[in-house]
Amino acid sequence: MTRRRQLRYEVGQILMLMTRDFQQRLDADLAARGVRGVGARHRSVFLFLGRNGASRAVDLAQAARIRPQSMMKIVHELEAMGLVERHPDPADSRAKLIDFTEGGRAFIDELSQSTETVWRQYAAILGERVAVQTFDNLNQLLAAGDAKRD
Amino acid sequence: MTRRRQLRYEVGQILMLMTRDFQQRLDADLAARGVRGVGARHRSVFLFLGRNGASRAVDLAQAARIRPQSMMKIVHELEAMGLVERHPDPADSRAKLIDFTEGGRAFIDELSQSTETVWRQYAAILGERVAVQTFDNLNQLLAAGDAKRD
DNA sequence: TCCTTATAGTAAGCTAGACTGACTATAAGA
DNA sequence: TCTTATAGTCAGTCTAGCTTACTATAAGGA
Repeated sequence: MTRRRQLRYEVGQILMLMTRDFQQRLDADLAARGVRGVGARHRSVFLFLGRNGASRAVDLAQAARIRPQSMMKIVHELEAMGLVERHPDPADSRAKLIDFTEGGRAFIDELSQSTETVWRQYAAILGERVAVQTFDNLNQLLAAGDAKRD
Repeated sequence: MTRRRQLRYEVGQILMLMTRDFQQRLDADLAARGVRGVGARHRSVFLFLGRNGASRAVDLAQAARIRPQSMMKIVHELEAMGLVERHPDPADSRAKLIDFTEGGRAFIDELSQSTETVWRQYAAILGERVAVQTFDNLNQLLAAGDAKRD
C-alpha cells in the first residue's frame, strides 16, 4: 500500500484533483440540462446570495475569500447574463445591493439540483454518513484557518 | 446549524477553498525557507517522478490528469530552472525520459519537508487519525472516478 | 466644521494553470 | 508498404484569480 503510506505528500494533489472532479461532474450535469455559460467562479455568488439575500459586493468577496475587484468582475458578468441586478443601497450611497433576477432564481434551482446529483454520486461511493463527515472535516480545517486570521 | 444542513450545496466551494488553503500554507512554508519560483503545477511532476523515476511526459500528464501539452510546458519550465533534465528514451526514439538533476533532488527534499509541515497543521486541527481518514476518503472518490473512466 | 482615514466600487493590466487545434517524427500493425 | 496511433512541439485561448491605481462617499476626531 505505497499509496497509503505517502498520502500526506499527496494532500495538495488530492485536493486539486477533487476540485476538478467536482467541477467536471457538476458541469456535466448542468450541460445535460441545457445550462451553460456559468463558470465555477459564479457559483459562490449564488450560494451566498441564496442564503443571505441582497448583499454588497464586498461581503460577497469576503465570503468567497477573493478580492473585491475579482468579485466585481463576476457580478458584472452575472449582470450581463441577466441573472442578478444591482440597486443603490439606501443605507450607503457608495454601495450597491446585488440581488437575483427572476432568471437568477431559476438558475439557482438548476444549480441546486445539479449539486444534489453530484452529492448523490459521492454519497454512493462513500456512503452518506462518511461523505458528510469527510466534507465536514474539510470545513473544520477551513474554519480553523479563519479563526487564526481573526 | 444552518451550515451543517446545507453542507452538500457547498461541496464545490469547500474543495476550492481547501485547495487554495493548502497552496497558501505550502507556499508560505517554502518561502520561509527561501524556496521560490516553483508553482503548484510543478509539484505533481515531483510527486510522480519521486516515486517512479525517469518517465515520459505523456505518463506524467496522465498521472496528473492534464493534457500532454500542458505537462510539456511544465517540464520545459522545470528544465529551464535546472530541476529536471531530459534524455532520449533508448526504447523509443520519439520519446524523451525526464529525470531529476541534483538540484531537483534537493528541491524534492524541501518540498517533502514543507508538505510535512502543512500536514502537521491539519493533523493538529482534526487529529492524525481523522485527517488520514478524510484525505483517504477523497482519494477513494478519485479512484472511483478513475474506475468509471476505464 | 474641517480634516483625515477607511470603505465601496471601478478600471486596467498581469499571472497561473489549465485548455484546443494544428503540426512533425517515429512506431506498429494490417 | 500504407495506415493509423503515439510522443512531442508550437501557437493561441480561457478561466479565475491577482496587483496597482483611482474616484466617491462615510465616519470619527481635532
